[in-house]
Amino acid sequence: MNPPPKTAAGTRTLSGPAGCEESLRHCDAALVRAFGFLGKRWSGVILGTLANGESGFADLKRRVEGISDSVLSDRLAELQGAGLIVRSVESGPPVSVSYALSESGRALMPAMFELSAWAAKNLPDAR
Amino acid sequence: MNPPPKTAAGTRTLSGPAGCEESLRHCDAALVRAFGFLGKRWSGVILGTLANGESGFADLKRRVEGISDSVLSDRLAELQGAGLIVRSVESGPPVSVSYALSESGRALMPAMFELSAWAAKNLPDAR
DNA sequence: CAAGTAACTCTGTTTTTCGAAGTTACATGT
DNA sequence: ACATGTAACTTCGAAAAACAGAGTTACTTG
Repeated sequence: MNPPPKTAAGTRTLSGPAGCEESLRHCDAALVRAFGFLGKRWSGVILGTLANGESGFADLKRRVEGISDSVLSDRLAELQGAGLIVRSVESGPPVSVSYALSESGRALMPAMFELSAWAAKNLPDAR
Repeated sequence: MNPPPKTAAGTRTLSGPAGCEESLRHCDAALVRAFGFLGKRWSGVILGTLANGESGFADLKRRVEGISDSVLSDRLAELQGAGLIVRSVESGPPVSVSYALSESGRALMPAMFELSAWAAKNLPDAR
C-alpha cells in the first residue's frame, strides 16, 4: 500500500512500483500478507506485548489476558516460523525459554504505535 | 502504545498518560481494542481495499479475493457499527448501496501504509 | 417475459479457538 | 524422601467463527 498517488479525477489507485499494475484496484498484496498474521486473534496483541520486553511462556500468558495455552502455543510457533519473534532456551539450570521480537518484529513496532494512537482516538471504548 | 519511554534499567514500560499505571507491562488497552477488529479475518483487508475508493457489496466481494458473502456482510456491519465505514444508499433507480471509509476509517490509513511497507520488506512471500 | 445483476440472508459443514486436564522436567519446603 | 509448586507445553472435546453455496427480493435489459 502506497500513500495514495492522487490521480486526475476521483479514481484513486494503490498501484506502486511493485504491484497491482492492472486497473482493478483490489490488490495490495503486502497488506494481505500482513493480515495473514495480524488478522488472526491474538497475534497483534502478542507482538505488542513483546514490545515491552521478552518473556517466557507463562509470563506471556499472564500478560496477554484471556489467551489460552493452546492458542498461545500456536501463535508463538507461527510468529516464530515467520521470523517475527525469536525463541531462546537459556539452558539453566533452571532451563527457561524466552520469546523476544526479532529484527523484523521490532521493525513492526512503529506501525503498532500508530495503530495504538489511532485506536486511542478513534475507538472510544465499550465496543 | 507509546514509543517506549526508556526507564533507568532494562525494565521498559508502556505506561503513558492514559493507561497502564500498574507496573505490570501487559497493557496497551488501545492496541487490544484495535485488534478487537483488525484481529478478525478480513477486516484489515476490507479497510485497505476501501482506501482505494468506495464500492458496493458485489464490487467489494470481487476486490477482496476469497471472502464469502456472509462474512463480508458481517464485517461490513461490524465496521459500520464501529463507525469506521459508512454505508450509503443512493436511491436510484437503480438503487445502489456503497461503502466508504468514514473520517476515523481514513485516519487509520497512515498506520495501514506503514503496515504495508513493513510487510513488503519483512514478509518476503510464500508464508 | 426470460435472464442478469446487486445486495443480502439462510443453511449446513469445516476450521478456529477455547477451557480444562495431562505431561515432563526441575526446584523447594518439611 | 516426598509432597507441592512452577514452567512449558500438548492433547481433548466442545463452542464459536468462517466457509461455500443456495435462496430471496428488487430492479434492469434483451
